[in-house]
Amino acid sequence: MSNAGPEEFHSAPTLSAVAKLAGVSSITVSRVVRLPDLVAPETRGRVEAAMRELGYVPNQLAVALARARTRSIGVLVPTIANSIFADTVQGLSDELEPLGYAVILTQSRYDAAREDHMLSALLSRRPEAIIMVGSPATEDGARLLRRAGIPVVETWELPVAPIDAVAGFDNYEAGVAVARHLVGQGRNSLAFIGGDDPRATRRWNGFNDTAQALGARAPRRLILDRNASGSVVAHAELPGVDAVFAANDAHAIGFMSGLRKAGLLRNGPAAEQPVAVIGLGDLEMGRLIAPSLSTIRVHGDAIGRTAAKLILTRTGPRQVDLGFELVLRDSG
Amino acid sequence: MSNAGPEEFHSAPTLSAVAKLAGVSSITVSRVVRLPDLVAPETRGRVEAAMRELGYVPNQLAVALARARTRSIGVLVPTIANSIFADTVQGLSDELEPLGYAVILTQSRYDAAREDHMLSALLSRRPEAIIMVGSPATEDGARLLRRAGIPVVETWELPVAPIDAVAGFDNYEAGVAVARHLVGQGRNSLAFIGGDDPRATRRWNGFNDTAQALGARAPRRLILDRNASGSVVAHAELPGVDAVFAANDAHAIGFMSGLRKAGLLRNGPAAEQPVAVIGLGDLEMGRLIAPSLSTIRVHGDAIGRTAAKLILTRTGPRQVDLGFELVLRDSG
DNA sequence: ATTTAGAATGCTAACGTTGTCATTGGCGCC
DNA sequence: GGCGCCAATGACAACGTTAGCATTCTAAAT
Repeated sequence: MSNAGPEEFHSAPTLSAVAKLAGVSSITVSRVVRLPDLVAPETRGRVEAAMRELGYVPNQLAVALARARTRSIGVLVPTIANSIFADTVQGLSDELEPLGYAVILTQSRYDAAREDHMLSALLSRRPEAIIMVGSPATEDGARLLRRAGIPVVETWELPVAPIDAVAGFDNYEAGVAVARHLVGQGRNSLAFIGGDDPRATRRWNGFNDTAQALGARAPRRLILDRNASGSVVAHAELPGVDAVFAANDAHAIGFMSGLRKAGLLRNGPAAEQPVAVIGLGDLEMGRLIAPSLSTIRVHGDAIGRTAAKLILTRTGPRQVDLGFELVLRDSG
Repeated sequence: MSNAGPEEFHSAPTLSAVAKLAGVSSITVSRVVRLPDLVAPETRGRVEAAMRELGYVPNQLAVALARARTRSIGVLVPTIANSIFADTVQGLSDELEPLGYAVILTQSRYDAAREDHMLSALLSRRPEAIIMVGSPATEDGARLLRRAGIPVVETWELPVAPIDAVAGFDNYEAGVAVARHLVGQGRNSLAFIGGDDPRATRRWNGFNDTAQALGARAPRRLILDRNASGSVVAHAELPGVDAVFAANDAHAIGFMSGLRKAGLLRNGPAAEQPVAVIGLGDLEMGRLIAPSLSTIRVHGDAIGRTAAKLILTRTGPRQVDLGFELVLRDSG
C-alpha cells in the first residue's frame, strides 16, 4: 500500500487540475470542452492530453449551477415493475437521453403521501420539467408543481384542469367502448375488476354508465390488489357474470386463468366464451396465449415520446390525446 | 396580466430570498432546514413562515456541490420496457428513495457505444454509486468505472473479475440445470432460443456443455430479436426439436404460441408435451397460462435490493449470489 | 462586579463551473 | 511608424449552498 496522502483518495479531477497539468488557466480548459474553436490548436492539444491523462469528466452539477440548466427531467410513475408505464419511461427516455438529459425516476407506489414527498424531492434537484403518470393526488402536490414554474406533463389521462401539458387518452371513453361492445355482443351481467386508482375509476365510470344506459344489469365492481393472483379467484365472487372488463391485461389473464380452472374458458372465438374478458394495455403476451386476449390497446411508448416532445417545445398543442383501440381477439 | 418585472418569471426562491423575508441571514435559514435545534424557536417560526410563503425548496445541486455529496445513484439497464430488469430497478429504488437518494436511470439498449456514452453521462452527474445490469461491454467503460472511485455494483451475473461489488446469479449454472432436467426427462433434441447478450450466452454455454456431456445431440441455438413475436415462428426453424430453453419467459410464451398453432401443445402435464419449453424469469403470467410455464426463477427484486445494500455498506461480502430456482410446471 | 459558558447568529471562503469583461501580442493598413 | 483589429488567453464574480470560524448576548458562577 502506498502511503495515502489526503489527495490519494482522488475525488474526481477538476477543471483546474487539468489546467495546472496543461499549464493553462481553468477557463481555457473549459473552452476546450465547450468552444474548442476559440483555443489555439497547439494549446488545445496539450489540454486534451491532460484531460485524457487525468480521466477528466466535467462536473455537471457545477455546470448546472453556473448555467442554471440542469439538463435533467423528473419522472414520477406509480410503479415501474411489471407495469405498462415502463413503456412510457422507455419512450421518453429514448427521446431525451440523446439530447443529454438525465432522467430522474421515482415511484409513488400509488401512495399520495409518498407522491408528494417524491415530487418535492424531484423539485429539489431542479429538473427542467416533470413528467408524471396521472395528476397529483393532493392539492399540495399540484401547488408544488404549479409554483415550480417548469413544464409539467400529466400522462395516461386527460385531466379536466391540467397543470400544463397532457399526453394521454380518455379512460372514460375506454370504459364506454368496452361496455358498448360487450352489451352489443348480447352480454348482460357485466363486471369490472382491477384497482381503484383514478384512471381505473374513470374506466369504471364509462363502463358503468354505458352498460346501464344500454339496458344491461348494473355492472359489479371488484377492487383487486395490484398483482394478478387476486384476479385468479375473482370469478368466484362474481356469480352469474358473463363479461368482465379488467383494468389491465395482467388482471385479465389472471381472471382467465381462474375461468379455465372452473371450466369456463373455450379455445374457440369470443362468441363461444361463457364469460367474455377484455383487458387493457395490449401486452404482447395477450396475443400469444389461448384464447388470445381482447383488449384496449393504449400507446404507452407514444405517450412517453409525446411527453418528451411537449417539454422540448413551447409551440403547438399542449394537450395531446393519443387515443386507444379496442382490439378484438378470442377472449371477448 | 400584471406587469412582469424581471423577478416576475420567478426562478425558484433561494435561501437568501427566504432570509431577507424573515429578516435573518442565509445561514440561519440553512440551519432551520438542517439543524433546527440550533435556532431559537421564535426565529425558526419566522423563517418557517417565510419558507412556506415563498414555497422554498432547497436546491440540491448547490447542496451537493457544497457538501460533495449528491445523494444520487446512477442505474444502467439494457432496457426497461417489458423487462425483468424493471423489478431490479423497483427493488433498488424502494431501498434508496426513503434515504433521500435520487435514481438516475439510463438504458444502453444492448449497444456498447451507447452504454459507454451513458456511463460517462452518468458519471458527469457525480452519482455516489453506479448499479448496472451486467458488466461494461468495453474496456473503456470498465476503465471509466474503475477511475470513478465510487462503488459499482454489477448485477444479473457473477463476473469473474468484478470491478467492485456484485449482486447476481450464475447464468451458466442456470443453463446446466435446465439441460440436466430436460435430458433427464428423456429429451434428446434440444435447442436454445433468445438473445446473444453476455448473460444469454452464459446460459447457452451451460446448457450446451451439459446437454452434450449427458449424451444428448448437440443443441441448436437460435438468436432472436428482443420481442417475443420472432419466437412464435421459431419452431419452424427447429425441425425435430423436443425441448427448448428460452432466454426469457416472453420468448418461451411466444414459442409456445407457435407450438399451439402447430398442434404441438397439450394442456396436460410436462410428460405429455411433444416439445418441452422452459423459460427464465418467472413472470407472473407464466403461472396463469395453460399449459403453465416451467421456468428458471430469478430474484430480480432481491438483486435490486441487494445492490442497494451493497452500496450503502462497506462491510460484509461484496459478491452476493442470489441464486435461481428451476420451477417445474406443465410446459416442460 | 467580573469572568465564563453557552446559546444564537453571522461572516467568509469554499465547492466546480461559466459569463463578462479585460489583457496581451501580432498583423496589415494608410 | 502609428493605428486599429482580431486571435488567444486570463481575472473575477457569480450560481446556491455549507463548513469553519467569529461575534454578540444572556445568565450563571465566582
